[in-house]
Amino acid sequence: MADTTRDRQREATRQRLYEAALGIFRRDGFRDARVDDITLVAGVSRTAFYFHFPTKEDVLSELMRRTEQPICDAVMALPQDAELALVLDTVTEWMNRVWQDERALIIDTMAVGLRIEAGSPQPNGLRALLGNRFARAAEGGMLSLSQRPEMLADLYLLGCLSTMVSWAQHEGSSLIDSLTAANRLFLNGARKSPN
Amino acid sequence: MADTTRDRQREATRQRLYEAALGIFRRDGFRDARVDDITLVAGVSRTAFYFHFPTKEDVLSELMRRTEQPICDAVMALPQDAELALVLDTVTEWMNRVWQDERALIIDTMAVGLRIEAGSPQPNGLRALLGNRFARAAEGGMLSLSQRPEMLADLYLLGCLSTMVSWAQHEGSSLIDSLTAANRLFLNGARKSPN
DNA sequence: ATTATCTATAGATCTATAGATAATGC
DNA sequence: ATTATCTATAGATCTATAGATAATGC
Repeated sequence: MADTTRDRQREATRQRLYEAALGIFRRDGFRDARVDDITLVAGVSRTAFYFHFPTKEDVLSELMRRTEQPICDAVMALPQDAELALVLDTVTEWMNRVWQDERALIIDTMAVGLRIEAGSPQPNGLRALLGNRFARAAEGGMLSLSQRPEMLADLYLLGCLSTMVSWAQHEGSSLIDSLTAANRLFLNGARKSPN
Repeated sequence: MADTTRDRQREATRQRLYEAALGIFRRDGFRDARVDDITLVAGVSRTAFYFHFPTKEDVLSELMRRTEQPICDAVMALPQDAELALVLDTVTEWMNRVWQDERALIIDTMAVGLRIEAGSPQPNGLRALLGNRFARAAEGGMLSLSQRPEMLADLYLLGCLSTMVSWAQHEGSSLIDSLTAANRLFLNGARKSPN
């Protein structure tokens, strides 16, 4: 399990392919991107791509995972009893940071994300983290749990996804404003109402 | 523009291809579906498929449009001053009707829908219809318009989409219950609050 | 010697387009 | 005669896999 020459070589190649692929995706669009162009940039043979990534979609799947990581870290850094509003604002602040300059890849990444997460939900991903936070907030009486907490987490995260997709097509508005508005709408809607 | 023999022939072929494609998608999954298998079932040559549908995705795009139509009709049948809650319940009732028995195709259809609608929003589609309803509700003081009405319509519809995707993976619960819960959450969140 | 990483190659599948056929409109 | 629909074919791109090379562990 040591970090051998071979390990470093493999990761270096993989990283080159990863970056080359994102570059070609940005240039040609995900759909029209050719694996030949990717491997040309990365300086490896065509089939080396498939050794590292079963399909083009797996590159976006990795982008999804990589961008999710700092968000998970930020949420985990919050105290367990943090206000739910703070948790959600933290999530959106990081989403904004990660995605605001990646407009061209948002829709395809989200579309791929739909399928990937659908197939194999990450046990320690953002969904699970938020599910826990929602469950705690419900215990504390801050949240009306009309659905199972994991499903509410899905609804919230896919709502963020929706907001980003919607933002990606409507020019003009800033992403963080849209995400914040979606947060308020969600919190307002999910909050335990007085009546 | 008469309904000529040629027109009927073309539409018949197109319809056979459409149904054959959905059948193969259900059997093999969208991704692994082969055009050869589709045209074999439809009884036409391989390239006839591409004459009618530029890509496999266009079949799902058509499914999206076809399923949207009855929902639009149902909404348009409501009086202009109908309660927003009634409008949204009508939407979800029809979504449930259309999609509850099509679980296998939901995620891919929605993923395609993301890209299609992103590219060319339908002027008379559900988005536009709901945008109008939201704008009217805001005029009537029933809705707090934190965002432009079209964007709110996006957020709502993509929320429905999210709910269906989430439902498609969590076995057990009924679709209409999930959609109704999402409706309440949205309405509760978007309603003009007393404070 | 064995294994992991990458390359070369063959076959499968898709995409672009030239061509055939039959319906259409003049 | 012209055009729309569909077929046949060629070339592009992807996918599966056999093989080469060099690092690894014994």
